Amino acid sequence: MWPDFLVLDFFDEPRQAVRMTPLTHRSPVPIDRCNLVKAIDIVGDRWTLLILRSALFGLRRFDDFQRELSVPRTVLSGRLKALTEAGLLDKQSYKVEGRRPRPEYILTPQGEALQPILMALMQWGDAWLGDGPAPMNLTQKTSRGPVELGFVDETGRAVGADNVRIAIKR
Amino acid sequence: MWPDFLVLDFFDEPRQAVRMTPLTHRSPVPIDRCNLVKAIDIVGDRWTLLILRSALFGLRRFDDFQRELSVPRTVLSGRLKALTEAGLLDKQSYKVEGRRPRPEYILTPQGEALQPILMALMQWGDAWLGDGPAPMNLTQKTSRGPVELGFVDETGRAVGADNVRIAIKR
DNA sequence: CAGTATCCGGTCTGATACTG
DNA sequence: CAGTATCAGACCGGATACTG
Repeated sequence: MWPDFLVLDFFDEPRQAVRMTPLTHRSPVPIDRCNLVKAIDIVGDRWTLLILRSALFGLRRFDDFQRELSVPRTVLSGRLKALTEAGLLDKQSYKVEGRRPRPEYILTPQGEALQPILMALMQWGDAWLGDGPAPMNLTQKTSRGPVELGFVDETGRAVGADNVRIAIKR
Repeated sequence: MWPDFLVLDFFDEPRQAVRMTPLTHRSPVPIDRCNLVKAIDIVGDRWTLLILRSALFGLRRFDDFQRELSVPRTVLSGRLKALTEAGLLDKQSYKVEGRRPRPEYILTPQGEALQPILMALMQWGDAWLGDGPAPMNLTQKTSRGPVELGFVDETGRAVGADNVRIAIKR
């Protein structure tokens, strides 16, 4: 599929009590060509992530973000602008009749595509940071059974992290 | 399963050209009880995420992180300490015979559990930020087919984001 | 409402140097 | 190697005020 590539396993079997990630002195992909690094440059910021969380929960308006997050207005203004320029939010106008139009910030498909990632981070928080039962659970609409984030193959079947391999183009 | 809960859908059907996340003025879970917020407080930082990326790729030593990331040594020192205290890294010693022991920072299970999340963020970057083909692909060890992150139900089958519902304990 | 303007004290950053 | 020390400057948080 990729004619010339380097293969790398994240986790070797069997796993040990001491973690077994093989020691290396540099990452297989240089930082300036890594799209994970570019993603971190956009969303790797506390306020940005909190704003995206609220946006995924349906918040759209400046003062709603400001009230919920207690973020300084100057900071909020800057982050919304950055997220809009990066293409994760779209600044639109809503018009209630009789009043002048107001702006609102709507997630673009690019922004919505972060939803599984933030939900996975929430589940990570539930598992490792939570005290007591998780305040929120993900379920399937149809079956009502629990749902989690995981790796999936082409056929729609779950794949364990131990069975995932990284192929790097050279 | 949860006796008294509020149900909320992320995405309604049918989807429109204009995004359809329903407007709300506050998130269903208050910020001070949300484990996603706690997770963001730990990993929602540029240098922290970059360090975790390198750690997942097998880096363990102070100067390796410093060289790869060009992070100021004071900052690196602080972040490694914070990550260790938060339980994502474990500071251990390695001893090459004849030399004195050196510290290294190894991912704990809690830190390794972030792997799918960072890989998903990489795929998001590949999809929305990348120029040219992705430098790295995730494949299944056995079948060699492509793998991505998604919702999975109890039986190990993929579930579309449209079919996921949030249940909030009250 | 949805911002921009301003100010101020504090932390973070980045650069450089120094030490066991 | 693996840090700590130091320092100037940027950025942040919080408050307050002002505007369309």
